[in-house]
Amino acid sequence: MRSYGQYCSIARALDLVGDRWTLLIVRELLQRGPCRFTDLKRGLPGIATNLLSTRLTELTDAALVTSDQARYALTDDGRALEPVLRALGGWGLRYMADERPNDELQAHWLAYAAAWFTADADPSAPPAAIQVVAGDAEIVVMLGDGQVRARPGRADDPDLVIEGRPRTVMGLLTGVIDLPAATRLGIRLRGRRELLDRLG
Amino acid sequence: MRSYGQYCSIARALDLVGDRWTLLIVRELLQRGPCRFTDLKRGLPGIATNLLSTRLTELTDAALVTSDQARYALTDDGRALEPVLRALGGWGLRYMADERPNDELQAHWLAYAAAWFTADADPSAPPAAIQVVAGDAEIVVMLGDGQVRARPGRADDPDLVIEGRPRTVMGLLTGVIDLPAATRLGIRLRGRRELLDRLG
DNA sequence: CCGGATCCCCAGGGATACTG
DNA sequence: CAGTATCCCTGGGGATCCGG
Repeated sequence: MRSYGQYCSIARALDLVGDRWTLLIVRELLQRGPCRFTDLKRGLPGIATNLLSTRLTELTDAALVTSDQARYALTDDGRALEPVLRALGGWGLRYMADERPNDELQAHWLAYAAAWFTADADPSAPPAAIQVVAGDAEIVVMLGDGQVRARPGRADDPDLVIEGRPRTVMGLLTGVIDLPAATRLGIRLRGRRELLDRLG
Repeated sequence: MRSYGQYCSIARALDLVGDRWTLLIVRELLQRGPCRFTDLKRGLPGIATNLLSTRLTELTDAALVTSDQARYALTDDGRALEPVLRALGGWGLRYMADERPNDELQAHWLAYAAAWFTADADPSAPPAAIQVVAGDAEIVVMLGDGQVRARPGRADDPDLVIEGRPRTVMGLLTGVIDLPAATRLGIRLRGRRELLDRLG
């Protein structure tokens, strides 16, 4: 990328990660951990292979990514971008209620959203598991020790099951939509609904 | 900008503000408050006038900016990007020690850096003023009430004067460089040096 | 001088085919 | 699987022009 030529830390950050696709590649590496070219490509629907290749060498040259036998991983400087992605994703939540039927949804995106943008409002309460189903995307949200963890997949015996359309589920989880509204939008709950209040 | 087509709040955020120059325009509007086309252009050296014009209409269409009689201002959604710029600028600080002689420096960039990336470590101490001089850029940093404020310009009777090259001054202010190193790099101090410790 | 609009040119991005 | 190579096209950079 062409430098902005400004002695400003925002401009310098954008010199490094302001190119198209770059921050999304960092997102994938943050969520998945070290992974291969093809894994990245699958997690970035729409990217051209030459672009992914170019970006990875740029990120490697900038010392934000290392590659070892075709496995790419973030360096400490690269991992330090997490607060940036959190801030950006937190800001973007307000637009997740829009309908865009053609948008792709991958389960691990839903997982990081649940983990990053919710909190356990009752840290002393016993652990609990919530099964979330939004179309093809299924994740398990685990509450406990004041932490919210999430992973793609199914739980054996969840305390609560939330099922509905992606935007409704996302809105309910992140608090953008309240329960009555979510119900009107067709969400289905089975189990201990009070766990929703615990997701502060 | 072409949409990433992903149901992910980071991707949706980048759909809106991921284009070249867009976040820097938001930076200018955040720091300066409402201003005119020409003010923005001066604060964004290197931008083409047609691009600035295009970006402003895009931002207006996205309801992040309003324009009223040729004065542009952020909306609430636009102002909500401040944490994103803080995170990005905070991350970028680590690259500010690089020499890039051709980079432009404007005083208000130094001012927001001082205000955003430092803190008053001794909130109960009486107010104090630091005059910072880095090349042509002169700012006043004001400590008091646990806040750090900064503005371009000169102070009448500063408690401390810091003078040096931009990267040295920036590094010292933000704590990336310590005082002995800054001294070796030619920084000049006059007045109450202990105020530097107060900039936690 | 301010606030753009227009034009031309080139670099960067997108889609696909191909190779070790 | 892990990329390169190629072609095409859009979007950005830079200069100039124009109405108020």
